[in-house]
Amino acid sequence: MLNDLTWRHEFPGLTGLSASVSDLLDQRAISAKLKKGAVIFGPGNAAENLLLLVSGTVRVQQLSEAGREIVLYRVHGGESCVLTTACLLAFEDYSAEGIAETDVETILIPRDTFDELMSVSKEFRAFVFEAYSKRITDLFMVIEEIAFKRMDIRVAQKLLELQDAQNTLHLTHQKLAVELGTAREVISRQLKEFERRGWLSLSRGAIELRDGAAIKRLAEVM
Amino acid sequence: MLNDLTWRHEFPGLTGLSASVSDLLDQRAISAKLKKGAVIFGPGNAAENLLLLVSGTVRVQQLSEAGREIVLYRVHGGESCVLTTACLLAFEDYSAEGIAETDVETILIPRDTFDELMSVSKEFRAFVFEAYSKRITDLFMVIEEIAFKRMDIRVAQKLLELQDAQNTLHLTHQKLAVELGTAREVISRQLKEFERRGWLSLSRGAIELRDGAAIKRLAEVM
DNA sequence: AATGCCCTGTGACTTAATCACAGACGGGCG
DNA sequence: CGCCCGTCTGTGATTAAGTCACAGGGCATT
Repeated sequence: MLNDLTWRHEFPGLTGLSASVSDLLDQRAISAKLKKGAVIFGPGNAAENLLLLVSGTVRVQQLSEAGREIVLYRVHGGESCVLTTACLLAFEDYSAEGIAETDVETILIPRDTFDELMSVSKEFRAFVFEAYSKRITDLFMVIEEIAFKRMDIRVAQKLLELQDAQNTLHLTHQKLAVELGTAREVISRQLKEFERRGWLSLSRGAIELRDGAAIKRLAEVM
Repeated sequence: MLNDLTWRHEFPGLTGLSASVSDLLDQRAISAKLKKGAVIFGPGNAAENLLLLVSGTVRVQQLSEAGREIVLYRVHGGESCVLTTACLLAFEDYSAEGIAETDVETILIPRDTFDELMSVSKEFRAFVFEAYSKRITDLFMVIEEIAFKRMDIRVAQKLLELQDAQNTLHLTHQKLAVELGTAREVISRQLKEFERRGWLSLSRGAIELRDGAAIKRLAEVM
């Protein structure tokens, strides 16, 4: 049983639950903290719980047999890792894996409790389907971008998306390549070209954006 | 109310329903037939019903703003168009559209009835999540193929997948390009190369496979 | 200071996408 | 029947992206 109930504030979709449903959640939900780098689910080990992310970020990525990877989407605090529920209830393994990108605080809802909540609470059903809707829309966007968008534009968008408060990205070209499902050399060359234009400066393991406006102009060409 | 209940045989996932749930379904489900080419859902008109496909095929495809398209997956007889339920319950529009590829017979389950079934029947919930699981796995495969697979292999796979009983495909190069999310010229050149190798013969609007074994060998390279 | 492992840069080549256009086919119509 | 027109197909030229191979640099560890 959970004593610290502050986590509920992070999930607006769960605020309208009736008292009895809310109690059920409190009694059965399990709080857990995971370290950065932890593999939350992956090929071979099917998820046993619905995972609600209170804080931190989980990266969900796809591995190909050839050893290449692509980032599908991220789950942030206040969101749920809902696509795993489909496999959770249908017993089918995904080929995707979820990795804690930071230390994360999570709430785990066991399979049986999840099923019970789906049964008794209209609000909970709405919460789950809304989360599904968002994820599936994300996947559609990934497909569209890979299939139709130019690489320079995708790189520019990703730089803006992943920059921190100091307009800097602390990652290797290889990591950025995985974000976009492409090869490291493609990214290295693209970044070098941006550097030539004075849009950013490169150093080992870091990319510092210097002309965010220019990058944004390219990113918004579509 | 439905009188012809033979459609239920097409959905093994729905056979274990209790009598009361089964009655609910019979009373509220609506039977409908649609002509080939009908747009079942699309940007702007959100689906109001869960759609179960009794017979025929529905093609679900994504449109980009630039006017390009890619086929995401197909729904066949005995399957449900379940991804629309997420938007159905979350009120979010998809950018994808569903098109009847043949004349289709469908069963429509209204939004309220869907929600009620999700509440009262564990079996129905399992049916829905299993369908989700399959679709999401399909989407993951699409992403993997676009991002990592060689075009010649993807063309070979698609030819095998779409051939009819006479080892023939009645479609234009443009249509095949949309299947794979690429440009028509790429397909034309690839098919020409296959023709040079004697694997198939081309004519206006049709592709006749002549050496399925050779095509299969290429398709299975991975 | 030497070692070894990542990370980055880059040339050379292949594959795929884009642009531009010509010509072939086929259905409909005068 | 023969012509017209829209659609479909083929192909060259060019650019973008992915692959392969390898060199050299930074950094931590010893």
